[in-house]
Amino acid sequence: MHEKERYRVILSAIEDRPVVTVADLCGLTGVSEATIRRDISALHLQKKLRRVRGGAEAIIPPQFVGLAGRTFSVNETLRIAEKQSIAREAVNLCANGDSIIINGGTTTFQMVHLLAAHRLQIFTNSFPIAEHLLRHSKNSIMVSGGLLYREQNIILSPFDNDLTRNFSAKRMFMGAQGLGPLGLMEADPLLIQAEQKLIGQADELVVLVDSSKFQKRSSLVLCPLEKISTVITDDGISDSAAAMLEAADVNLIVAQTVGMHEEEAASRQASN
Amino acid sequence: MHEKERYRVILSAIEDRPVVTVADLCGLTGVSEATIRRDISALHLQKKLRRVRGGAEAIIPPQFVGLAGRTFSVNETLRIAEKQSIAREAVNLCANGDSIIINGGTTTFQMVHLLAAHRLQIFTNSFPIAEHLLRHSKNSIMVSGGLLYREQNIILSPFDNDLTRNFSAKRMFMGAQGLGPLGLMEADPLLIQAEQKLIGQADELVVLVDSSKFQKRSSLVLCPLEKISTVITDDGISDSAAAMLEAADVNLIVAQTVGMHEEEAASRQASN
DNA sequence: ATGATTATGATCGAAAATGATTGACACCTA
DNA sequence: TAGGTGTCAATCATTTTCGATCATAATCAT
Repeated sequence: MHEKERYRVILSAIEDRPVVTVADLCGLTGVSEATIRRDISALHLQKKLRRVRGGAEAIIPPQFVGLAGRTFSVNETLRIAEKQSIAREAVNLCANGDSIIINGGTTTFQMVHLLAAHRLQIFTNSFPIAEHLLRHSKNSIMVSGGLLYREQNIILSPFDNDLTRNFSAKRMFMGAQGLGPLGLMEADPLLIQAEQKLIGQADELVVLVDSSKFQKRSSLVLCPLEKISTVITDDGISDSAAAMLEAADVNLIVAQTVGMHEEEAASRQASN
Repeated sequence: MHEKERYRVILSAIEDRPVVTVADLCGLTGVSEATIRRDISALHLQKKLRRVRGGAEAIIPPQFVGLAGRTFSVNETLRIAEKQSIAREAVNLCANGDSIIINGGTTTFQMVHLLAAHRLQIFTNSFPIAEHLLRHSKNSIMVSGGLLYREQNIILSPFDNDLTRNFSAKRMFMGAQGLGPLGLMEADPLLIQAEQKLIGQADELVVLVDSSKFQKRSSLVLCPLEKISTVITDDGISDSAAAMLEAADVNLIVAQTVGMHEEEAASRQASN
């Protein structure tokens, strides 16, 4: 077996198991232990895997710890004050007994703390949101079925016959990567798929985006502005962005960022 | 078992109870106490857990005991040694790459620690099982959609068109309230509904019951003995119960609860 | 075709991991 | 307090794994 072939085999084997032993790879490739060790060393230098005593293990960028998980924790601290203010306005739209849909995302995740005191019927495709609400609230929680994606922290069904179609809600809350004249924009195709399934199951679509999202573009358009009934953002929104929303007949709620000092606001403004 | 696998198993185990003893981890991993102590020391230095006298505890005790803890903890400490032995035999049936279904329950929940070192496709209707595996393993996790029932800790769909029908597995693992000549018995109608949906989606039905379950009766019969391909129980099983299973042509696996080191090492060797 | 370079396999000593043993120490109970 | 139990750290023997070296086979360039 050729060198490059072995590399493929090794990298493939590592995807199947948490760790592979040198002996395993010998049996798999039919070469000697010395060669396998050399291969592992080479792949280790290429950062394709991590070398451990006895074999090799797959590279896993950071150890995901905690509730929100890996991709969450990096984003979660970004613009947290704005997100909380926005989430507060969103929760204020809800009355006890309402049925709502909460799409997974770091902004919508901020809603869970405020929802602890409510009693709603909540449908979500976000595992962390469901988990948190199940523990810390008395809301009735429904989740969509499907595969749990660790990266995006959402549940996604590869089929079309999931429960999403059986749930009808008054409002759906969702975040986005960007918001521009073309509409709501998202970067991850998986998120697009998850969100498009949910849109249409609610009477109103409420979009939660901090004001920096109006400057951001993304490659994929999720839905046009006309589909959006309400946008909640923070008071850093520009006049032109507000005008754009008004032109599309979108209801706009501006959340006041409380307890934020001027310097912070200035620096945040400058960093965009 | 490899070093990294043990780390996974240990970190997985400390999530359930406030403290895990060295002896527990020995039984779980099949290695000596000295090695477990060394592992705990290493993980302690990595701040992955806190070392305490007699074993180890999670570094974040406060709210995380919530979900798996509350409703489970009353049952979970009951016959824990037997359940762990049974769960070990169950996991030994799984080879990397298999598709399996795990029905919610306290006995099946014990499988999660050992599954931390595996890489399977796992479908479950149990929220705690899904949560735990998502955190502590690299298995591919699918959940059924539906309402989250706090009492039983399961996800249950009121509709018939959920994803359950789209998943096909090699084996389904489930616990039960009782097991008698009439078949598998359960007390909770909600659990019955959840379990009946899953039965039939797997080639083999594997039932995990500790030996006390053969004396217990319950009001509702879930399925006849003929549907069961394998029963795993502990060595407290009576001859009459064993004869009953044999008469129904059910494969019986008896997990040894004492002196399990040699057999375990042998079976692990054989499974590779 | 020939020599050079590289890859592979085998061997052997070094290093590391593991398991068992021992004595010390803390904790509990009578 | 004395004795028993369980836990821990240190130590040593054994097994496993690693790295270095060398010989052979394969590949390449000229």
